[in-house]
Amino acid sequence: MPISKTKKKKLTDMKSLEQAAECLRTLAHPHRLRIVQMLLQSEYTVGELAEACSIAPHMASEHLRKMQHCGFLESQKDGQRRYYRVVEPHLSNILACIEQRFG
Amino acid sequence: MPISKTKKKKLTDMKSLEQAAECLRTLAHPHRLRIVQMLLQSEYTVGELAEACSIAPHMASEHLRKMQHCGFLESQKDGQRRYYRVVEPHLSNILACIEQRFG
DNA sequence: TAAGTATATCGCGATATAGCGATATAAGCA
DNA sequence: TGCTTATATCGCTATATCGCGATATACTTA
Repeated sequence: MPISKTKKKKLTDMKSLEQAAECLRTLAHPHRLRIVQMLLQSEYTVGELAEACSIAPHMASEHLRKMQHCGFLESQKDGQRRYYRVVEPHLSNILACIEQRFG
Repeated sequence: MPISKTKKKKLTDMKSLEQAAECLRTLAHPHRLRIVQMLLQSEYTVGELAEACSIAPHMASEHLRKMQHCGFLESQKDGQRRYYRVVEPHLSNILACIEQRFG
């Protein structure tokens, strides 16, 4: 069980709902879903993720930027390449739920 | 455990990813999240949900139409009123994941 | 230093979505 | 039959998002 700051609120206030909606919108894209799925297994570079999704590297970079912005991912440089990884601990559960429904 | 048609696929094909993304986009709205949350507890009319979200009834109706379209909800008439309810069995799990992260 | 590779950013046109007033439909009631 | 209430749809504007070519930055290697 991951650490929770408080005693599990109810997610009724608009601010939390807006935040949840924003993160869901970020996740709600076929290529980004695929990227998250891969990153839950291992770290990957921009180019590797781009190739797996059959998209241009600069598009993958953009998707990764968005997901980094909402706290899903972080990255670290290794020479020319940059490795991305999942840092949001709940992402694994959420993806599991989605896979259970759509997989 | 709900019935699954097949042996849990991997959600790697584009078609499934697109479908998952579309449903997530439908869910990714603060008022719709609130509505789903309420409907997981009980059935409600359009007007009740509109009031709970502080939005006009015709806006709630539109949100409900979208969620019905992607298979989350169904409705039944009772005189003038129409009661909506959740019919997608995985929605409960998905909301629980979201609440765990953002609540 | 110059050329090549990996990644990121910019700016644009196309498309999608949001929100809203106006209007429509349908049921209940005087 | 008219009047009211509940819900749904239409048409529009504003805003957001998408995908892409062009360009920029940073690192590597010759």
